[in-house]
Amino acid sequence: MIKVLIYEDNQQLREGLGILISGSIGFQLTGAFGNCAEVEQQLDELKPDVVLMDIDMPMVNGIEGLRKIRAADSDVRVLMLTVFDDNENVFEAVKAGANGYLLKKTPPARLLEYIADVMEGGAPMTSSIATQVLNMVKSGNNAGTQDFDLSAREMDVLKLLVNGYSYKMVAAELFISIDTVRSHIKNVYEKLQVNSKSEAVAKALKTRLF
Amino acid sequence: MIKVLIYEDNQQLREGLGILISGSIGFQLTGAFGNCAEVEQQLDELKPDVVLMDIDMPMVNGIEGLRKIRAADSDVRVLMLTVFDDNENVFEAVKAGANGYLLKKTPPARLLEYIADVMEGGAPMTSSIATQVLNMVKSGNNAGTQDFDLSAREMDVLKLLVNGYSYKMVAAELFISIDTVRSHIKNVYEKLQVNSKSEAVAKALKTRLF
DNA sequence: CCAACAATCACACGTTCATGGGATTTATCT
DNA sequence: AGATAAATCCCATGAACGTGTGATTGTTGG
Repeated sequence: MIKVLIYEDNQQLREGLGILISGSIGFQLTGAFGNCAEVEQQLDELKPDVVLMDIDMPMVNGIEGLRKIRAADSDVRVLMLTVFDDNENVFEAVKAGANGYLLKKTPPARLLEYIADVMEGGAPMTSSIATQVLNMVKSGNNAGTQDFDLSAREMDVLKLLVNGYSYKMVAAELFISIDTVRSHIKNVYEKLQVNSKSEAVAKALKTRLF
Repeated sequence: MIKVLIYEDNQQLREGLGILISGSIGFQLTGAFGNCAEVEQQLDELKPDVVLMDIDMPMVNGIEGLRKIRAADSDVRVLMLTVFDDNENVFEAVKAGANGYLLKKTPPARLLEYIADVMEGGAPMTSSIATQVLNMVKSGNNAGTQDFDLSAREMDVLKLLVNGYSYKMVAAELFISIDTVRSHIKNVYEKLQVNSKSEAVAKALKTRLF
């Protein structure tokens, strides 16, 4: 039994979706709202497996809603619904951690398949949207950095480490003693929560710190 | 009328696909081959709209075939077929310019839809594959992959290093002695042209080796 | 069959790193 | 003025790493 929560501002569509979900075996509707201003607590109370989220909603739009969900550290699966296969929204939604992205014109039977799909870890997409995602991959868009609150000097040191410098080389490069380098690095390790040079390098690169 | 060209080494599947295509209205089979050693001239002669390309083929594998197609500056649409939703292949295929990526277990009726889809500029993907593509976008994968010709074992070791393992931990994880780990790492360093763990980690991440 | 390579293990030496203690100076915020 | 944080430096110890020089086994391709 897959528990589904719906956010869709258009009343007719919301009810239509609701009926589709609750009327299908294997699916259960746990709620349907016209806006996602209170996603957090609704998630908490209703504990859905999958959220259907309309992108174009008043007050808090769907992508904001998605961000709130991910910020709440929920691992619920989120399927975005939209009328247009609009480039910017697709990009934003993917970055924000959407699990799938469907056009509203998706036929009901397909929609149910897709919901089941997303439950199993799939990422159903309307193919026109997949096209855009492929282009993103090919042309290399991205962002999403974390902030570890490193001081300027700590950054200097870390950058050099990432470029393969030893402590001694860092010291020479920055005209400071090797003990100062040690000191900075110790602090960096604490802030990044690592305890080796290579872990620090990996974390810096993975989170695109520079 | 959509003209389809098939590359599939398994004879049975090739014939099955051929019958499906030629027996469906709106579709026309222009050819079916067991290898794509001569894609260029076959494309030139047969002028298909869509190519179905198996990834796992002897001689010239599907991705190589795809590259040859793109190198020939053809704008034919290419749908990759594969048994596994294997990460590396998806990435390579996307980079090489595939228009879609399907699992072979896709039911025939769907396959036809997908072919029509790709004709209209869509990028049909099995959803398990779409998941991987989304991850690529999120983690910003892109161009510039180099090949350092690491052995499988060397890859294993390097992956663990990237994840912050010490030599000792790698040895424990792979059930080999720490000296063996050293040995592998020494070879990795030579191939990557580095001489420290953190440089190796940096290079692996920067060149998106995995 | 032989060459080449991959994977495994061993030992030894010196270097680099991680971490634990400190300390001083300067700038900023309250 | 006192607190806080950043940047600098010092010392000492043990663990981790880098490199050299081996050796054995199994697989693969010519």
